[in-house]
Amino acid sequence: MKKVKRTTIYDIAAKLGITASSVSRALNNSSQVNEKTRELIIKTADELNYKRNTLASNLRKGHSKTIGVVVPRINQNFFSNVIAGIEETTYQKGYNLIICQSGEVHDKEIQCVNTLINQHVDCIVISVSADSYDYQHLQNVLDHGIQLIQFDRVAEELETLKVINDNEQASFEAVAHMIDNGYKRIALLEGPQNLNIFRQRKNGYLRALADRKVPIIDELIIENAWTKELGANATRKLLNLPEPPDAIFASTSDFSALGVLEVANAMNIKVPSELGICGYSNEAFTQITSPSITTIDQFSVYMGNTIGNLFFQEVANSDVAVKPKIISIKPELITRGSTAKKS
Amino acid sequence: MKKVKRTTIYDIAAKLGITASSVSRALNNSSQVNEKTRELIIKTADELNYKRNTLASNLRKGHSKTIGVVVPRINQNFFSNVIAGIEETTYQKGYNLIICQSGEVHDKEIQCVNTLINQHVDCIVISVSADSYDYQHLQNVLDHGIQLIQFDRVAEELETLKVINDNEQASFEAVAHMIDNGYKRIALLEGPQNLNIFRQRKNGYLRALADRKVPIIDELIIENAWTKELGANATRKLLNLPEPPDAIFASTSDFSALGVLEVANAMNIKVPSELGICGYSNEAFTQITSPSITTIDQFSVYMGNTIGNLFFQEVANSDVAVKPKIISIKPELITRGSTAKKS
DNA sequence: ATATTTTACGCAATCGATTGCAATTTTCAT
DNA sequence: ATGAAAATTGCAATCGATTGCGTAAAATAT
Repeated sequence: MKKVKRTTIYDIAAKLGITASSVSRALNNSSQVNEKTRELIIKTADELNYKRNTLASNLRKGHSKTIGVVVPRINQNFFSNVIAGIEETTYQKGYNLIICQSGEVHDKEIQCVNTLINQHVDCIVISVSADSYDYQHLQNVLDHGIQLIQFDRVAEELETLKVINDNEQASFEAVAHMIDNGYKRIALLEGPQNLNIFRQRKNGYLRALADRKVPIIDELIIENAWTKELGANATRKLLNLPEPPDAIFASTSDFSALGVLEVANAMNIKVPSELGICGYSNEAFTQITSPSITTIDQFSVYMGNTIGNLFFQEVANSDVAVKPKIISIKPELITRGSTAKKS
Repeated sequence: MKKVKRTTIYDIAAKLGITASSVSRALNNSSQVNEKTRELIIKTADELNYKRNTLASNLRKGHSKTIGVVVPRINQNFFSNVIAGIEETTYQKGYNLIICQSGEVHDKEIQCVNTLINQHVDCIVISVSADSYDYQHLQNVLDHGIQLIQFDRVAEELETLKVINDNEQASFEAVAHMIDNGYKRIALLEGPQNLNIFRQRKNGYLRALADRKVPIIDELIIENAWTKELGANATRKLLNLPEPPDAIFASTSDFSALGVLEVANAMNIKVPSELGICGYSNEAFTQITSPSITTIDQFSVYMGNTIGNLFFQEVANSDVAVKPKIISIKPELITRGSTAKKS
């Protein structure tokens, strides 16, 4: 691109025969500049199509008015909703978002975080990748005096600001609901247990069974059935058991639940009468399958808003050291056709 | 957050009794530094947990290694995919993405663009909002010497880099396919005609009718049936016509097509035998409805990659003025159950 | 050993905006 | 009209990294 010399406050100052100081003050609504000269300055700034150089301004001011966001995948429904929510609340306060995706890879996540530190972002918002094993890089963020807000998938041992869903309770309610609807052998498709969210969902499942005095059967708990394909595989395995389950809680995702449904259909097993299904996330498609799929809504956009607000709240009293705080959002069980054993 | 004095190249220089110049050069792999001192510098930089201040660096260098992206909604499938695609290809070259959403509002779009200009981004990637009526703000981007890449929804009159889908051809193929499958009265749900993409889709529809010698019937063309609800409304109206259509091409989106399907089901009209349906975008849910919905895949992630590559290609020969260039990606018709009138 | 290149490093200006302090001008009270 | 207070504006340093130019030191040639 051809190089264009952009107009600076010096250009404006020169044209008016004053100093850059005044121009800067005028443009920043400082009270120590005469109203007439301010108007003049603003007018010429406009004429010259002046645009403030945020880089220079931020360098001088020592912050960037920028928030870095690191998620496994931008184009995953939950995350894109959270990001949209963050953008909503931060944009109106003049903050910008720099987005990176870790692709679920630990090393890339570290790279992303370092890039953001270099960029002097004021805050890093992160949901850790599935294969993250240590959190040195997050500690490093804190050491650089940068706000750190973890959400959804969090490193629990790290004392930071966190915005999470109450996965345990949501799972409890989902499983309790299935039991109350008459299902007796409920299988669990679980996700990678190094992620807190999947541990919590499993705990909710176990607690519901215990609470309703339903025995825990190990062979009904399938590890790592994360995607639609893995969910389908797990389902085939489960339904071919001597004593197959009469319900499956796909705690990993709705995609997994969809895999379950498709296998059930293929095997000609009636849903919900012979097999109950519950997913997780309230993806758009869950309400248009037949039967529609019971699932759990995470209020993802709202979660994003919450993250944004939390940031501003903490920035406000920024002189004191931030004390770790956890905001837990209660997800909602959406009961639909797939778990309606008894009407 | 407590203020942390971050280590600078001066700190490193001071500790080693040399100048910042050498530190800078060492850290930038300049050949004019002794190999031993370079190692020493890198070692101490590491010890002091030094992170380059990108703001300062960029200010000096006159660019930001940052690309701004403006889309109507981040959490809309198509856009989040494109963004993911852009991130994929730009991240590995050390570029960061600043994301803004216009929310389909012209004024917000202008604000976003201005913010990005202030940020000194090296490029702005944009898909204009539905209610954009003039493009002064985009011209302004060019005037500031910033690369501008429009994608999908573009202002045609502006001569910039563009990455688009061949909507006309895709629509042509979709409608031709329906005609060839035996549908005779094909309705069109069209989107806001100020957006090029919807104009093109309409043109494809018209061309297919002409090509197959099917008469154009005005009352079968419904304006602004963009969402699921609007699609449903339009469908009710269409199906209550004295001579109702036997197929509906929801050129606006798959959501609209879903609205069509639901109304048809509610009115007990058989799809595809009594009514054919075709959507647009290949949303995930289209393959799990019953019947599954014929639609058009836009290769959105690939589109993002293309945008990224285009940027680098143009940055490479950056001294010459960029000449406008249009890259057109051919979408693919995905034929499914909803248009299978004749087997 | 001396002259000539190379190599390595320092000096100081620069990118553009901000801001504490000083200097000047204006305003106002007496 | 005069001194003091208040309002404006200017000066110059600063944020942290980069880089052209100059010089000292080391390497090589004669």
